[in-house]
Amino acid sequence: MRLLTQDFVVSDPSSPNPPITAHLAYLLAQANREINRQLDERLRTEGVPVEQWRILKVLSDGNGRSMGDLAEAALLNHPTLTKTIDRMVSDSLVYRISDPNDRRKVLIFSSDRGKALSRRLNSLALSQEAHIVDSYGDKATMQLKRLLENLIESAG
Amino acid sequence: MRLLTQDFVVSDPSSPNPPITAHLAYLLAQANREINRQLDERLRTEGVPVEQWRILKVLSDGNGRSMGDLAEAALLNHPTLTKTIDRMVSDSLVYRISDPNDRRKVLIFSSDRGKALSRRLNSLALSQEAHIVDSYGDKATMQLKRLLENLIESAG
DNA sequence: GAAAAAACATTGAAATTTCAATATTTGAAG
DNA sequence: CTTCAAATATTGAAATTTCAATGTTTTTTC
Repeated sequence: MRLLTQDFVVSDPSSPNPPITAHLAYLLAQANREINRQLDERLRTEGVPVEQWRILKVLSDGNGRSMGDLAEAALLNHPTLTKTIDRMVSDSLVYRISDPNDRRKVLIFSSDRGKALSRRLNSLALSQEAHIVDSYGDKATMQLKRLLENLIESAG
Repeated sequence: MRLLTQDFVVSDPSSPNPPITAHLAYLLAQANREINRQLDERLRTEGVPVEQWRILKVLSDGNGRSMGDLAEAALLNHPTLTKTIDRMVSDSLVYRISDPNDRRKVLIFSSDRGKALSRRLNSLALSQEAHIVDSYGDKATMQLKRLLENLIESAG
């Protein structure tokens, strides 16, 4: 008799015990880890961690963002972002300006240097994306993105 | 004219510039972050971080694992695992035994205390999984898992 | 079977992240 | 208009993670 994923429920109804690889949380962590590792490898040529790519990418439209907005968009929590921005300011990639409309806020802008770097990182990120589509398939990639968007929507 | 995801290529062939939310790497990071946050919140009641749940879960079959195998299964890199295991040994959740067949290796086993904790964590993780299925849908969850497995397969 | 290479795990220092607390500014309540 | 609560960002200390180097043991090579 072939074992199916669902069968663990039947075999022990009092306390189901699926393998960790059956957990969505695990599969997401594993996939994220792997894709992130690949991306990091490419960005390494510019000496920039993935987090800074996200920050520069979010700022690449030329608009400033408050720390709060930027933290959410770049998927970092607040104190971590503060310290990452400190480093990026040291590297002249971004700068801070106090928001004139609400002086509690600080707006972050990408410098020219930051924008130039962002363009190079953009190429690297796109080439990785292309590589994924290549090996994983166009259809599957689009389908996966759609499902992830829905999950984020329903979970957020 | 409706804008489609693919259109960014057409609008600027020399340097496509999709928003960061169109990148698979970003969507995976975002989804993982959110699901992880939810899981962490539940495991918090037992005072255990997600990483230790993964370790205990992997060890819950009673077999010992070498540090290398465990690192891969629990999605941690080597030195991080060493130090996490140090903490778990201090908490009497796991113990080390030098592998008699290959003395370069160290086998990690779950203690009784670790197994008991693992059972409680298992309930919490399953209830989270149930919650996801509840709001996101059974069909979509299974489909997403399948796609993630394929991605991991093709990327690994 | 000795020497060299590979596999495995750990260590210490450095970098990063997180937690809890703090400071500042704005909005709300009376 | 003053006080209190909420929102925003930062800070310092502590915890964690990472990087490069090290020490064992096993495997390979000659």
